[in-house]
Amino acid sequence: MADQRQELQHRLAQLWETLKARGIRLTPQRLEVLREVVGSTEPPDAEAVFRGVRKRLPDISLDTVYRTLWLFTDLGLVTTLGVHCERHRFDASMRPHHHFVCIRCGKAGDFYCEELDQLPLPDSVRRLGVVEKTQVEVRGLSRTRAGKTAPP
Amino acid sequence: MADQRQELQHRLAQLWETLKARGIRLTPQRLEVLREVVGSTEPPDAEAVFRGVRKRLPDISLDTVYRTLWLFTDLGLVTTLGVHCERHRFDASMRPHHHFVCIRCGKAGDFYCEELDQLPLPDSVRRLGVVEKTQVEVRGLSRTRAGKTAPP
DNA sequence: GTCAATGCAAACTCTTTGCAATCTG
DNA sequence: CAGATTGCAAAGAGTTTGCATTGAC
Repeated sequence: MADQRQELQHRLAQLWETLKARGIRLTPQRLEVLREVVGSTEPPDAEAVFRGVRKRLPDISLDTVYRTLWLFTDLGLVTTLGVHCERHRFDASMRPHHHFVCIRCGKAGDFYCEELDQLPLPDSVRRLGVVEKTQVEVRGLSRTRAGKTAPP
Repeated sequence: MADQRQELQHRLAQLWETLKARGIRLTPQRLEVLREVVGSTEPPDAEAVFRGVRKRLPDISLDTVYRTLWLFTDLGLVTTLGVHCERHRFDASMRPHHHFVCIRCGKAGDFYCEELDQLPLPDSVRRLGVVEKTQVEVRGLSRTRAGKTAPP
């Protein structure tokens, strides 16, 4: 308990140093957003971060939370969960399959691999819930994108 | 080439029968949306389906495409790609990790499993692009959700 | 003091909904 | 013919942006 708290403090301080080292201005908003994301037990959305931070910084605005989260994402301090999802994608493939998603253009493609269809899951998953389906998600640069310098 | 076309036709006919068997009304819009999703080489978003279908059915509206796609999803004829993403989720976890996402409430949690961190990927992936990161995505009913009957 | 960062409000995108007109079975 | 389905337009989420003000260095 106290251990975990200490560890969080430590990680926070470490990330804070990273920001400083990269010449990013250290504002109270950024500190609190960082604290909120690092301290969350499950990956929060912007609204959840906003609610959390507002307890300590009542005047923070939602758009600052967004800007800060994307800043941290760009810096590689946090990642976004799942497919970088601007919109829903629909898939009519019936065979068990897996996804490749381009980190640059968002294009997605299916691939098939029987070895990946039945992955052995750890017990920790069972603590989270009842498994219905397992898929592998690969992120990378799609073939048309790799080697090019500018986004679409 | 012709084979593939035949196969698509066959799957389409099969799905069409499924709809009929389940007492779903067969409208031209539904047929064309289905054709579009089944025929797509990569999982399309609603807008892409809309654009495709409109070539054949110039008067179809985007909201019908949405309604139809979600109908097919409910019927289990198509699936949605990635985390069922209503909003972005931010994750400050640095260790390689994997995701559990609840199909009912959308809540997501991380889990850790070293065996899953370095999955052997098939050659077919390399044809899609340059891999940067691989994660396993488990979908199911989260613990708080399992056993309950009604959505939130 | 300078320039980046913030808060506000308005804009924007994707998606859903209410409703009258239209089709399917 | 009855009721489901459609198209339209308008509303609704979530997210982004322009701009004057504030604050970090």
